[in-house]
Amino acid sequence: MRDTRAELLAQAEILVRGRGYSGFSYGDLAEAVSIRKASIHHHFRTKTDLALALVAAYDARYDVALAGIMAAQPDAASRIEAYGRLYLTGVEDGLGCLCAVLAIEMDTLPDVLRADLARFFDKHIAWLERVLTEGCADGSLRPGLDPAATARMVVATLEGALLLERLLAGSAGFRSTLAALSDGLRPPRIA
Amino acid sequence: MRDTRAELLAQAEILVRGRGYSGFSYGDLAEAVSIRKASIHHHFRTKTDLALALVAAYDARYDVALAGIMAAQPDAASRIEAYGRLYLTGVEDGLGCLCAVLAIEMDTLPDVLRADLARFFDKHIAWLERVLTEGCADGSLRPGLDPAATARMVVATLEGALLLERLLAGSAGFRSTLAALSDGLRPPRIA
DNA sequence: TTGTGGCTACCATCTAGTAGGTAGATTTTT
DNA sequence: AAAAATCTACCTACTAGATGGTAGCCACAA
Repeated sequence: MRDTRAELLAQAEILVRGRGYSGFSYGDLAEAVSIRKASIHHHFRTKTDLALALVAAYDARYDVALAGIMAAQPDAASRIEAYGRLYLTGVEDGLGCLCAVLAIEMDTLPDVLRADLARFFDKHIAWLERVLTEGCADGSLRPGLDPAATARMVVATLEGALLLERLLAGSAGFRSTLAALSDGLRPPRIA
Repeated sequence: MRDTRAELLAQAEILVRGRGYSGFSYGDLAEAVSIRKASIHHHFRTKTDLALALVAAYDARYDVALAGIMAAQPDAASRIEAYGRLYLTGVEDGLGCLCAVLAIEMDTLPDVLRADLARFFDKHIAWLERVLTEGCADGSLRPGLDPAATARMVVATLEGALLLERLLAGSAGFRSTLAALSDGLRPPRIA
């Protein structure tokens, strides 16, 4: 038995991340999943409902990933790098960040959706702020670094790099940015 | 005598930067400029023609701005900061970067347009790389920093910050990211 | 027998784009 | 200088196709 709802979410995510929210239609999605356009409405009454479900699923996946990083990585510096690598699959698959794509079209989005997007990013920033604060304390990151500001900067850099390198140099470009980012966070070498 | 073509470009830019490329229509634009939809086709035969003109005008404005920074700012560190401040008006006006918006919808864009976008970003990266190389030499930036990688990172950070802070904390958030970015580029304090 | 998950057929509205016309300015020809 | 031709910038009216969404029907499983 196939899980149509899950397939719809998976294909819709690919479509949105590649073409933007207004850039994909129920028609496209129907074709991708091989059911009729009207049948999609059975699973997601409106396009907004679909978008909300998309963000919720995406957000949940990130929750798992962030918890995994906390468990697998010992220190702040490697946690930040592991966080950065999360974005890498997007570049490799030629897909932007779902929430970045939606954020771009902000002005056309319903308020609920916009609020969910803000929550998504705020959560990442808060997580990074905690990691960065630890990193300053344990010496794996440059002391005197502002955790709140740097957390915002890290998310911005990775979102920006995904956006850019999908268009430009692909994963090589992304890795290069990731290296430059880590460089700026490391404690200064006493050479 | 009013310059309808210029008004079309100005209003179209606002629409695209706020709602995405597929998110705005000739109908919207016609209303914004108070002429009939069909009349727009007189100035821009197709939507792609309009997008190309939009990018060309945007790119030209940045050329002027970059030249201005070279003339007005004495050292690399202040040039980078001035470059960062260029993005600030976007945050303040609640408008994303035109080329970032278009890049998000990459998969739907005609090849010509995609090539123009790549050229836009490559130009910025090349400019920054030059400035960064100078900065390493004259000591206003952290020595040993990789100019090519850092240039990509700077553009990524600013594009990402514009995207994020338009949704989140506005210009305060953006300034905070800008400060964290500069911090990472500065030579280490010998406290 | 009730709910699930599809379907066909439809709807109003919007989409980019076309056809063809008009009023006025500019340019060319006489 | 007058007349003719052309160009500019807009218009109304239209097209074909896409858009999100609705109504109602059917098969099947619990």
